[in-house]
Amino acid sequence: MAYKFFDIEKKWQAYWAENKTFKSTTNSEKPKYYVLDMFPYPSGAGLHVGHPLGYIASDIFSRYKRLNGHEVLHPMGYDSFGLPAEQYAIQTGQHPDITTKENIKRYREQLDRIGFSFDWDREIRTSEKEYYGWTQDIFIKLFNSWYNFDNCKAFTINSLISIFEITGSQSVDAACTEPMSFTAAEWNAMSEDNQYKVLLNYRMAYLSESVVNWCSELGTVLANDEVKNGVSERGGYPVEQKKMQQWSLRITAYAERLLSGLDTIDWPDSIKEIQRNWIGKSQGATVSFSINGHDDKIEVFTTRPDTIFGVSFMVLAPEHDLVKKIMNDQHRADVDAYVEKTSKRSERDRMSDVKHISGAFTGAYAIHPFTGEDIPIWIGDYVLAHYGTGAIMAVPSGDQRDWSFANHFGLPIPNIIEGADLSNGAIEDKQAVLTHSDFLNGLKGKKAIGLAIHEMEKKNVGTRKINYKLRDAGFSRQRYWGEPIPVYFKNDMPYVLDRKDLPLELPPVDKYLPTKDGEPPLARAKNWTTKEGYPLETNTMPGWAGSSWYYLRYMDPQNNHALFSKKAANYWGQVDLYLGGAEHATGHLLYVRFWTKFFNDMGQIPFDEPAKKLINQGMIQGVSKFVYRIDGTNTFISSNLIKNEKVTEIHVDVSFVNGDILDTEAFKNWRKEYKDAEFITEQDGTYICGSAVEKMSKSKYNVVNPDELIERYGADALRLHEMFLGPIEMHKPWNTKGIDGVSKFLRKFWALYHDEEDNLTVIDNEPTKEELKVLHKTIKVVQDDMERFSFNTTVSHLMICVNELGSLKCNNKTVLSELAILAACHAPHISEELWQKLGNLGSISYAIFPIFNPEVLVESNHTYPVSFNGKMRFKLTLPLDIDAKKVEAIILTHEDAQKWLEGKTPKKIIYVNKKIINVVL
RNA sequence: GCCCGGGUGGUGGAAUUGGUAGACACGUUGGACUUAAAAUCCAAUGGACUUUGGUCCGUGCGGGUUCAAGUCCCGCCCCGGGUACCA
Repeated sequence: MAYKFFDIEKKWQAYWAENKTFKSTTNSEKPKYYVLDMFPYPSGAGLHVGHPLGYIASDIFSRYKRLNGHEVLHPMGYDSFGLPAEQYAIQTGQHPDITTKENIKRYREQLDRIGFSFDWDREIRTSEKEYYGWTQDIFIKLFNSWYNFDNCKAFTINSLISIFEITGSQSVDAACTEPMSFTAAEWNAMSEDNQYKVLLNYRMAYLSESVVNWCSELGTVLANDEVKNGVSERGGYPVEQKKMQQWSLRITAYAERLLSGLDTIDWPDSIKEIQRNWIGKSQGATVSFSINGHDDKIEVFTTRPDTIFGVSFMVLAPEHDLVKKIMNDQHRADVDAYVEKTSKRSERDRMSDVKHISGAFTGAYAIHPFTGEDIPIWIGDYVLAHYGTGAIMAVPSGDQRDWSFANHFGLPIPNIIEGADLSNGAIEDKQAVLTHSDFLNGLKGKKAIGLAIHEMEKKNVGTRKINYKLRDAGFSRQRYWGEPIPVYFKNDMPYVLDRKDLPLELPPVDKYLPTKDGEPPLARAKNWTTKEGYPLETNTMPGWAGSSWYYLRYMDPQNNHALFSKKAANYWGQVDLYLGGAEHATGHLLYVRFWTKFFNDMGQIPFDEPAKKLINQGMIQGVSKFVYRIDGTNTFISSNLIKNEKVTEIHVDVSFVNGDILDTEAFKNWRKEYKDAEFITEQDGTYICGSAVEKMSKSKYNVVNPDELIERYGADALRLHEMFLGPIEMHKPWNTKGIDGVSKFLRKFWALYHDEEDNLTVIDNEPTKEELKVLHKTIKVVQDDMERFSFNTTVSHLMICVNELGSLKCNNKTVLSELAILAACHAPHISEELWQKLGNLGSISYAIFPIFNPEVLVESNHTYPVSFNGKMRFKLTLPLDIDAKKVEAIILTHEDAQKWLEGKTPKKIIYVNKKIINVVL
């Protein structure tokens, strides 16, 4: 008996490649299904067992959909622009394109060994000019469009020009950087240059002097989602705030649609929640306060306009523009010192020191819009410059931070909440009844807020307003290995290139570092200008540019005339199933939604969400192993024996460890310094290692390589095992030991079709009832498992089926053919081989998923438990052709009752609830 | 702090709508085959009692609803993730 996985897998992988078994076409009569994986960044380290987890799951589902008669689009490619290749280029001078291609080659080899059903004719690479030329084209489209809030849609910039020519800026609510106001006459009187300048304020891609996260170690700016805990996500380098001229994309215009769109898609709750928080919608009002003795007004945003009568002071952010204007000489020294102090503190310091209250009085007073009272204006670093208007009205009775500030500086805490005790803090409850609040007395909640805004609008001191935390997306990176931004400068003003000049190719440079003047690497390129001699933009696009539309390019990857054809977009439509990691929640998964909505506005695609369903596959963690060296010696002590010794914990390569027992010889040969290592072992002479679950990484020596497992157990075993580890969404530590179980299953599966001499034993006889029962039970559960993406239980159900058919000594061709199809999604190679051996021609991928026939099961009975008064139990059997869910009632005959109820007569017998029958005595 | 998840044997995990908790697998123990090992096969495997027929207790803790709760409700504890002065 021999199941030769090596030969079988090699044979079928070659067959699939040669016959292009998984090629998908747009000219199909079949219903379409689009299964997408987040494409990988091809890193130098290659794949470890964690990477293919999601690919295996998506492959299983793609195969399932094909067997169910769908035309399946299941592509793969590479997100090949990125930092590591550039860092490597800086160190070695090697062009990133070369290393990237090498890495891709290695990735492909590793992927091919697992037996995926990708349509490789559709492969894309974001760093190839055939692809990034179109990414640049999208940038031009963004530059040439604006967002109209009146109908919540983006339009081309020409339509805005027409509006300005006819009615000026007043009649239109356009998304912009700075609010502007001009009439049609004023617009028409402007010089062309001035008109161009004005338009820059409205474009979806715009240049602005903005505060950015600057990471000097990496030499580039970072997006908010690339900064974690005040340091860079990659490398963990410090990040500071810096003002720079930067390209940004006006994602804020889409804030509301990005939020409401979440209700229309089947994505994990956690991702939706993270995106909701990130967008950070809050409803309230802006209120403007006049300043005593100044013309300027202070605008504030508040979610609690109903607490307006509780305002006892104002607080401006230290960076607020008005601070310098309004402070009086008496307080100048204090204020300057405070502003100076806070500007020096890094974002990180400010974050780690939230409890410490600080601030300074400006000496100026605002005027309360209703009472006319003077309100002192303070500055404080708990008010953030970049949120809302950078100023607040402080209501110490209704906001804990305001309360603390008032308490600290001895400011008044007027009570506007009925029956409140404010001695320990504020009452942050919208449902609390208001008092000492003029027209709001006795009101609470929505009513109070509504009336407050109404009165403000009547007095022209405030208006309803919705605020978002979401900020525009920075789009400039001072890097080499990214898409050049297709822009040149004429008279210091940015112009986009003509489409016919795309792609704007990455130029060669002598070094991949910034110039001495701090210019990005592209500034090193010779003749980095247009033909006319205008200088080209030296920034490149961020990593997320290429990945924000790749799913569309897969639909029509070789198109030379457009991003993709309309026909392809109409046929393939949304991604039906998208698989990838949850770490992209606020990055890629937000940007790809943003661009999708933009394409929809431009009329290029008939949908405005990229993916109907998203599954986040969990991370496979590594199990690290440790040895313990007694300090100052070369002696290692077994982990159980450590008592008072001072030891150093050292990661040891997991391949030297079997269970917890160290192979001491292998360890000695690992490195020179361990050659003469001595061991303090257990009584039986073994050395026991410590262990911990950590992220899988080279530096922790806990990486398990899929290639080695495939060599030992085969690709089908690896696939089954990765699925069998647990639910796809869950994080789980890798455990190689369990692979024996699925390996055993594959041998049993093979043995079901063969005798001991490996002769095929299958015959075309009439299947027995028992055999059909086992088969159709399995069809049902496997189908249910697949539909709810429960790929781990599918493995169990296949195992049960093989065991049961084995004990029935089943050798029926029909039954075993259908079983091969059931197993073909998880273990495609062995299933193909068996399918072919049964005399079927061609690939199993063209077979049809078996159809469940409940009739087969009718003769058997379902058994249901019956309980009396929740105590006694017996089993009642119903024929399977009766759908137990539809049973309304079961009337027991007197004899039945007598028999089951040990002679007692029941008072009430009928109590039927779904499938379980209860009898009350 | 706030917002999401989650807590089931020695281990990974099943239990789809409230309906026989622990499927399936790993591990462990015992047995068969073998000169031996590996492989394979068989049996046992939540706990405690036990007259061997069963009985009782068991899904983080404490209550509740129900004939019936891992599943629903209330109050806690712990773990994971997100977020952090967002007005």
